[in-house]
Amino acid sequence: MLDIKRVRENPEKVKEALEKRGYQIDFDEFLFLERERLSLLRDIEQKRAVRNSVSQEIARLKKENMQRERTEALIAEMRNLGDEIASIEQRLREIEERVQNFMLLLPNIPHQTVPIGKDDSENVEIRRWGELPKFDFEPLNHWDIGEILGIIDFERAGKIAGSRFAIMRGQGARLERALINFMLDLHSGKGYLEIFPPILVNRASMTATGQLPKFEEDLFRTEAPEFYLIPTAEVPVTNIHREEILSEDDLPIYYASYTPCFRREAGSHGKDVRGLIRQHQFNKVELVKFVKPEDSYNELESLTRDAEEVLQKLGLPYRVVALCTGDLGFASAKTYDIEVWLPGQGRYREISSCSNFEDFQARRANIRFRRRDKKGTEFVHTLNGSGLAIGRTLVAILENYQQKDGSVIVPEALRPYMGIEVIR
RNA sequence: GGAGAGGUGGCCGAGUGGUUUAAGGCGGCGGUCUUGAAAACCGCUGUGGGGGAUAACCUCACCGGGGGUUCAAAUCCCUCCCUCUCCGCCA
Repeated sequence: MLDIKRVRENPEKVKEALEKRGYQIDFDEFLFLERERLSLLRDIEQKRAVRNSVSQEIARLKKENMQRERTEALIAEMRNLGDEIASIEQRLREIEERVQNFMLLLPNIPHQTVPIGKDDSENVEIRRWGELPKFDFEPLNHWDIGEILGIIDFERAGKIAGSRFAIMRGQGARLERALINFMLDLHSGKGYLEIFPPILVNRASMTATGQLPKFEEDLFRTEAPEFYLIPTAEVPVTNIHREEILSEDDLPIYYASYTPCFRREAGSHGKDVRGLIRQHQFNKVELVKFVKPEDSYNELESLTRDAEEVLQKLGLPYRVVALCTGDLGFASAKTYDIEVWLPGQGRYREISSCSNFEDFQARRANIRFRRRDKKGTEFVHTLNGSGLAIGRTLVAILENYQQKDGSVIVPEALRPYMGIEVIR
């Protein structure tokens, strides 16, 4: 959420910033409601102040048991004032709710360094790493490799669950598990505390990180009791510190968390219908940071490097792309996508998304910190990035390390986890 | 699922309708004393909103969440959430 004071005092600047994202937002109604809200607030506070002091007066009179008539008159007066206050409260509640709803639907303001653009075609490549593999045969798609090796079964997964599900079997299942362990070990060795959180969460948690109220249709939900299945570990892990005031000495906080993730993929019919790229259920190791505001852009760079290191250790070529304003996620102020090379598709595909949310999530989640030498509190900055998506990493390994005979070489870094050098 | 107990400020803990707009303690900060430290003593000590010049200061709200009764609610009522104990069931 944006700072409401900032929005009502600089609506033109906010409007302009959000237009770069492609949002056309009408602030007139909001500004009107906000003026009304503040005027009602002043009115009601003044009336409550009167009631407070008169009530004390009544208490005093009753105790002394004097001036009974005057006491009765005051009580009657306060009864009327109470009715007035109640009716103002009613109007105030309605207006506050509308103002709140408006604020919850405003996306974050892009950082100055974010390239201006309308969609993903205008994202800017920052750097490349690794050499693209050369094949003396036509490289296969991972779903063909998976079928040949008998390590991925899409057809039976369709029977037991539906489309966009997969069964990993044998060395496929082993590879999935190896990647999770490899990544967690790597990150926890670099100062990230390992977390295994709930993967069903409540509505408040989803609202705090920005999935709700705007993206309800992307989420799986249970009812009675109502829970949401997490679309990323970002949700439960960021919410660890919801409604907390941290001390400056606690920061920065780094967490690494493996979880399954669940996405409805509504509106992506016909996209990536084959293979592991787009599944309703997938595994991911997520990195989450809570940092001081002045550090957050350096922290975004190091977070991205930490995610890149996974690909480097696996020997998978990739590039880093800065998302342009039009492609930026709802809650993000700046995002780098890491895209891995997939020979089967002959293109780079997103495997990690590293974002700085600044105080956008912290404000929704009410995560603050206190500086040692200053009074009051400030919102922390939150960041997160995949480090990495397990399924897509597995895809990249199958496609980049495939050999003519259909076997797949296990990257050296994974051999301790796999116990073999080649999947055949 | 059944029965019971409870949720108060950074922490502990009192408080069943009106000098409690939260006692007391611990912790923390400042001071006195001291060569220094400790002890002792004195003072201060939350969050958010509104007003005011982003000052002093004034004011409203906040005792798990929400709603209600009342001139007045931490205190009474309703409802939801959570924690703990015992029983049952269970990976």
